[in-house]
Amino acid sequence: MVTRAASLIDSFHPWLSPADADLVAARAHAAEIGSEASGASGAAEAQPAAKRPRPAAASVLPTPAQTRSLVARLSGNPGLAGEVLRAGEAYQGVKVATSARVGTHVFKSDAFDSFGFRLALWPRPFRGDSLADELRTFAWATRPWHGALTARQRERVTEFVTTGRIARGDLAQASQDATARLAFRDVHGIGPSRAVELWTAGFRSASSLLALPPASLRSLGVAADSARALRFAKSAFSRHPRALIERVAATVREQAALLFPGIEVVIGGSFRRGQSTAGDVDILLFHRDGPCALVPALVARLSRPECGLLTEHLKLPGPVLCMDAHGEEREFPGLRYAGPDSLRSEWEAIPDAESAETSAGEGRAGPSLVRLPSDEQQRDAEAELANVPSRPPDLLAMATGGTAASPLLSEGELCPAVPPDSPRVASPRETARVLDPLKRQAAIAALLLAPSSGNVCAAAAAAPRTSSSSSPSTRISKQASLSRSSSTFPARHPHRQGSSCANVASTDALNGPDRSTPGFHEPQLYCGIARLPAAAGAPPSEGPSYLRIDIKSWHWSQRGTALVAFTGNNRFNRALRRYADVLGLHLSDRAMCNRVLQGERPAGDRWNDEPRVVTEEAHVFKELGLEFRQPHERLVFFVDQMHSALEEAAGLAKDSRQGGSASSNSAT
DNA sequence: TGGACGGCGCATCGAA
DNA sequence: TTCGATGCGCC
DNA sequence: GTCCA
Repeated sequence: MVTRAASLIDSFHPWLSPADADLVAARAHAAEIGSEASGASGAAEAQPAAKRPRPAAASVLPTPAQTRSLVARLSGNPGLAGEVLRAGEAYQGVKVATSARVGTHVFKSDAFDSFGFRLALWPRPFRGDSLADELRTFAWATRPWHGALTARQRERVTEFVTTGRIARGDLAQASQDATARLAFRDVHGIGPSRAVELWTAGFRSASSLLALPPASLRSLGVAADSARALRFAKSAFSRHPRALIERVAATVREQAALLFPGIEVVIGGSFRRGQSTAGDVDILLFHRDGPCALVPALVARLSRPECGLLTEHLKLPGPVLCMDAHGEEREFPGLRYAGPDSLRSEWEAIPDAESAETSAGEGRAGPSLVRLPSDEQQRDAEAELANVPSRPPDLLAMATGGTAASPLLSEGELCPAVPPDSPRVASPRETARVLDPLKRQAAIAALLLAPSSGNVCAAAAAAPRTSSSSSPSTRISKQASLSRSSSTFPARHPHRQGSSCANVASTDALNGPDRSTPGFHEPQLYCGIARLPAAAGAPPSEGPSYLRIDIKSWHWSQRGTALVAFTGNNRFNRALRRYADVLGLHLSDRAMCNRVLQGERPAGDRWNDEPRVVTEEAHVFKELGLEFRQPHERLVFFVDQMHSALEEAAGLAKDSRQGGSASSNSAT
């Protein structure tokens, strides 16, 4: 069983110098056996920042280069990190039953996971004699938006340092729910809930389900896709070396190029981040001319006997709503299974897939092809991007009530005055973060200035108040955003010409039943199993490899956001989205746009704003005012541009504390 | 004390 | 048959 | 579980 700690360690491999490799191997071993003994001393000398004088906590925030260096040297506390990560993993499967509801400890699990991840990336060992100091440094560097650990986190670190264990984690690990989860975790589609059901029914492993007939599996609640995945639980749901991933991708690339000349095929996920192994193959498809339904046709082709790459389908892309050459909306093909209860890989493309394949294969722009954005629109987008100053937004100024420097979020555009009694439905979070510029600044201050709430109050108070905070006087102007339509996704507007074909959103997935509302391009997602014959010259004992494979396509105008989202890692994405949220933006794999409050948008519309054309990853970073990070730099979730602001903010906070109340340092 | 904690799509199931 | 809730998946 | 309003 590959533990979370081991896979984390694997993640760092590409950056290790030979000298560090041994250190990491030793730590990996230490992490596996839950011992911290072998790692601690090495980290202290190997870690460059440790040698720097550290006059104030904030000044140890690493530069990007240092961050990479820190990451490469892994954790100074591998045992602790492993323990916390295991606890998080275990809690994933633990049911919680309160009087109000039954569910799993998702947030608890997430809290452990997030904490463990930060620990795993922190090079300095925690030791009893300087624990408080180390924890403060750790908190400032890895949780810059708050700057302090929670009391529980401090407790757990202390517990581990003194006892070598975290009792809470052990408890969760030992629970039956967690054990059940562990037993079935390699089966696609069996999560915490079904794992517990199966365990209760007496099953103890995935292989014990293999012999069951389909009907029995169904009655046990094992979904059809899980049943199909069962056979591959061992081989497909483990990690694979890059070379194997590349072989699979080569086949996909070859077939995709035959089918859609000019197509761009990117291997995403951990592969793209440079890891030495990957859990699955992530294929991202983009076409400058924007074919609507790349995935079904490609999957169809890859599944043919003569290609034989795809042997099993787990999740299929549904039909997409498109406009054809005559401007008529129609469903464009997805895939569906054939044979009602078949557990075999019988399937068929919904008929249109064949015609699409044919027309595309002939090199003609068939009805499935769109040309969005137009060259002109693309140029506009590029031009607008070029006009955006590359200077990051002055977060400190924003935090302390100065000018908001975010190039796309000027106050006049975002927050025109509006009668305070205008009807509106907004969550408290939306109200606090987005509605009122002053509140927004306070929210940013809360992210930046941490360690005590007093600082946040001080920063918020520093901004001139013009209205009661309970009746926000401003809102996002939809009109203002519409006026920038040259840079926004064009499908929403009927001004596109002639033969263009818009792949519009499944708006019922987005927000409501009206699928005809033009909106966003609907990405297509496919999950399946790829079979790769043993390499030529391999010993006959070596059978074929089975790998999990995902194939996804987006509209060209979504290329940037899609690349960022499916390069990851997970925590980096969440940090980025959180950051975008604070700036009043919405970020996902399919769109980046201004957030609009519920009451300000038509019923059923989730965002009600024009997503920007984001064809390059750099656009995402630039529009957020962040420095571009290469894929391999996206493991950690420091937001670099926050660092200088943080250092200054820490200075300010320190000053204000010295002048004001003697607030205790919450990081200790 | 109540809401948020990432954002999205597909499969399944049961209620309407 | 449709629709919402739930479970699970992806990064 | 934790944070915030």
